[in-house]
Amino acid sequence: MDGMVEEGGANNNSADPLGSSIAVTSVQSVIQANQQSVIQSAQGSIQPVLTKGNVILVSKPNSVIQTPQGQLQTLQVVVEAGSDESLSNEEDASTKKRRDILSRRPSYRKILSDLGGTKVESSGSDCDSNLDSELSSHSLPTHYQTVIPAGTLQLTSQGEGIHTLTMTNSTTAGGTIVQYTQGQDGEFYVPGEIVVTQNASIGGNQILAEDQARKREMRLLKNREAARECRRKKKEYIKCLENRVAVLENQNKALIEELKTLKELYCQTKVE
DNA sequence: ATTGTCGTGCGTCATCAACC
DNA sequence: GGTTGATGACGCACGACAAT
Repeated sequence: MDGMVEEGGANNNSADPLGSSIAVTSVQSVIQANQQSVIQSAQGSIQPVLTKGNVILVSKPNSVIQTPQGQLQTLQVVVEAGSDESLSNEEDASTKKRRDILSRRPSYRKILSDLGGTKVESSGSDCDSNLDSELSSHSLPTHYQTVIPAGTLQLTSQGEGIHTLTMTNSTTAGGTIVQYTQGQDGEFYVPGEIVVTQNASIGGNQILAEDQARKREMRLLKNREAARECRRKKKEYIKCLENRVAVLENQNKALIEELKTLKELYCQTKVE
């Protein structure tokens, strides 16, 4: 039974190193090649539904792999008989179905929490993002805020905390007044709606455009942050997998050695 | 010193699932 | 149905490194 059940995925698609298109949602064991483990379930031996390359698919959920060291490693398997196209060799699956499978892969946060291993923190210690602490430390309101680069606007102070920005540009002859509170890094956090004083030449379209631009800017900012966090979690996840591989490789070696010794012992006693 | 290659990180877009 | 967070994919920039 050579093969490897990949964590969070057991596909052979090298283009997807994280194993997105798989039926196994949460596999808490890595079976190394050449390891002669006994696979048992609570009801008896697991009946492999399919061995597809180095992928093992079993039909009984919550089956366990029992090693000679008595370690039980839980498999959570969601292969439904006859329902999963991963059981088919045909490549006629539609893009939609492919996406369905791909999207079923749980997030790194969930995978890691399922592993019971490294806890995924929202802001890692190695996070070099100023924006992380920026967003978290400022307790931003739920509505949008606009970050305006400092130095481009004229400002007048109206007392503590509250200031008035006067934006003078070609389209706003009368200027645009923005109320804001100044952040620590010279950035201006504009809460909620921008207070705009306008003359008659400014139509609602411009306000709409500004609002859309503001929303887009905010969306990009959040997505930038999300992408950064996602990459951090991905790296952590891969590191976790590599650690598990190393540990299990050692276990595998030890078991092979033990088996070898026992075989020799058995042969000796048989000769005598 | 210059150039080509490779690995890595980042920003953005598209898409999906979950939520309201 | 709109919003939001998560994530894959893509392109770009940059540094390291070897070859010339």
